[in-house]
Order: sequence, then C-alpha cells, then structure tokens
Amino acid sequence: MDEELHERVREVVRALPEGSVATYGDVAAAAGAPTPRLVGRILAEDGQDLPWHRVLRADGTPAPHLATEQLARLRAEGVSSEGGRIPLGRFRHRPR
DNA sequence: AAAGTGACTAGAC
DNA sequence: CGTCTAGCCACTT
Repeated sequence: MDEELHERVREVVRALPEGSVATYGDVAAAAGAPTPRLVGRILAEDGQDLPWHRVLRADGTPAPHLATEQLARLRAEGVSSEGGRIPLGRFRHRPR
C-alpha cells in the first residue's frame, strides 16, 4: 500500500495553521497525491487525529455528511462560514 | 474481468 | 445561483 502517501497527506494536513483552510486539491498537490479523491479516502481512514476539518472542497463547501461538524469546528477557530460555505478567498491557505 | 462507489474537480449550460 | 458530464484513482462486488 502507499504508506508514504498516507504519511505525506497526514503531515500536510497536520501542518495546516489554525484559522485557515485548504482544498482537497491543495493537499493532494502538496502531498503528491495523484488525485484529490485519494486525499478524501485517506482522511476517512487515517484522519481521526488530524485537523481534517480544515480541508474543504474546491468551492468552499465541506462534504455533505460532515458539513455540520466541520462548519462548527471551523467556526470555533474563527473561520466564518456564510450559509454553509467558507469564503476561500479569505481563509484559504496553500500548503507547500 | 466489468461495474459500482466515494471526505473530488473543472467545464458546459 | 443551479444541475449534469466526464475524468479521476484505489477499492469492493
């Protein structure tokens, strides 16, 4: 299995600063994942100890089944969600 | 082996 | 704003 990829993804997500967010695409690019889908899969499997709530979809909306929890957590960090959506232009952070 | 699935995305309308 | 299509990749049926 791609243990390396898992580790890289975890590290990137772990490094996301509080009060900022990144898209699955950003994480995928930073971690070298072949497709953003894999990032979601990896987080579902191995993201329980990470700030996964700082990872959003490209349009600033979280995945449907997580939306409630995710938006609540972000709000608690000072990330203002407007109508279930995060203004990426303001909070987005691109990991290296 | 073929088809379905999902924490995704970009483009077309 | 919204819905639909087509790619995408690893995994499960």
